[in-house]
Amino acid sequence: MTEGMERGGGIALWRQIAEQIRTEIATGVYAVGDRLPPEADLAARFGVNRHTLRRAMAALAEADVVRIDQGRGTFVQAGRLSYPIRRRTRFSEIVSAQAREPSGRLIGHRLEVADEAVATRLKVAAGTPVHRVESLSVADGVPISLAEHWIPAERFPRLVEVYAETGSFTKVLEAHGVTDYTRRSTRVTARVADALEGQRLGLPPGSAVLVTENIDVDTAGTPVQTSRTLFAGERVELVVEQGDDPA
Amino acid sequence: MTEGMERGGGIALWRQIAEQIRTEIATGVYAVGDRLPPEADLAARFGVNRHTLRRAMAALAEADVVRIDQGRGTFVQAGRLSYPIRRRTRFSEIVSAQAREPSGRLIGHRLEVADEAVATRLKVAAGTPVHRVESLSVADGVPISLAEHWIPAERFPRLVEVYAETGSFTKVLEAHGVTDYTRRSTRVTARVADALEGQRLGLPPGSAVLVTENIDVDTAGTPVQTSRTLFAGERVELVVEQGDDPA
DNA sequence: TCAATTGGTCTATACATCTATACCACTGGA
DNA sequence: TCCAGTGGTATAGATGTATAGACCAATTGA
Repeated sequence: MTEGMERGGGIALWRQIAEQIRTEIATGVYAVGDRLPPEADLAARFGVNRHTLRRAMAALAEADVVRIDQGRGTFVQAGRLSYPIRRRTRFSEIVSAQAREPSGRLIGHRLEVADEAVATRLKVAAGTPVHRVESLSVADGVPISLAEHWIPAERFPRLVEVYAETGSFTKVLEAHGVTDYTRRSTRVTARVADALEGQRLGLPPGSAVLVTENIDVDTAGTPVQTSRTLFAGERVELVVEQGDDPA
Repeated sequence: MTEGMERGGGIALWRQIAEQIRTEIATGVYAVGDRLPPEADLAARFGVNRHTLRRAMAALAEADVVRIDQGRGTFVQAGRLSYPIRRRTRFSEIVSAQAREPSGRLIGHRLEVADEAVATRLKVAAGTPVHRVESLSVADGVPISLAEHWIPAERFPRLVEVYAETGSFTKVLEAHGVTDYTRRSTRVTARVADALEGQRLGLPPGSAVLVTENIDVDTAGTPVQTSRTLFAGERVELVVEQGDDPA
């Protein structure tokens, strides 16, 4: 075989090939919209039968990484980002799994006191100091979501500096001893973005956004953050997977 | 299935199970020397047939992660030998400190004249007679390293007989009045072992070895030996401790 | 010595993976 | 309109993976 595919090692060739192509897309060997080489060429390159290569392509198409057009070719897809709603939800993992490059940006931060709604969600007394953070999540340079987070200030004093360094909420929580967290609940609605929101998400006026409200809890069940997130409707689809504990 | 094994996903169950158990050993769920649960129990835990579980175990045994004893059980095998690179380096001390049984074996000896490279390292004139000794170091019966040593012949005439008696280079040097020696320098590279080297180290073809070149000096700073040592990559990790005089 | 426990081997079956070959369907351009 | 290039489908066989059940062999302790 032309490339370093491992046979009989317990990992199917089609999966190894799919991983390889995913990586090449993620690292820019093939850009969004590019046509991949014909199946026959790719099969020759990996030293496998065309059926095996097609199995790999089918997996990539299933994950919306590529789009297959009979007679035309196979193209790198830039379709809507599929955003699964699960108990374990990590923006960076979700984006990476779809062969795109995640990043995060802090837009604003203010220390305020929790109003009734936020306090209830965080299970603290109204008036408790909380961080209010606005952040923008980006995939391949395209804004995906705009979020407002509320986080108990006493428990996470170093929020701003860690987020600024890493661009990751997971890292912020880790830095304060929260090794794992899960989503307790998610509510989804939709509306039209206002001017400021549209501008931040890079959307034309009048664009629809998905609005989610959710609560993350640590392993002990204590809320660690609640947030309201706006997703650009034309770039994202939220996927609720049944069979997972809905909580 | 009792655990989160993925079926039909292109990764064989036996491989997923092997990975899982490997992780549990690495994270201390099972310690070195522990007996793993019986195959029937593990098969039940992972929700697979015992044959499948055994395939996973065979892979772990092949990689020396576990040792399988019929009638007794399956035991966590000793991890990689940690080989610190320090000024004072004594194979027997290092191995003993890790509760393993050291031994050494002389493979070959020849009296030859120093070529340019060896002469430079030993600070003698090119053409000076030197012992060239090949030795194998073993811990708990498992080959760890294969070394070529070059030693000035005039200063250490009784090298072969003393080494054959004691299996220790330290003793050889002592017998010639060198009460102490230290390492002056160590260079480390890596490559694939050739057939003979692999056979002597008991490694499968294509295995990686660490290659170190070093010089030992006596208390006066005079080189007493230089050597090139091959370590079995899968059985040893070299540890460079910072803060020590690197020389 | 015996019985329980543990790993080792064998046979048979089902399904997944991979190969080989052939032919069909769609697209775009000559 | 035709044809070269592309993906889509079908069939058959070889090999890898997983299951099921039965029985053998070594170890250990009663």
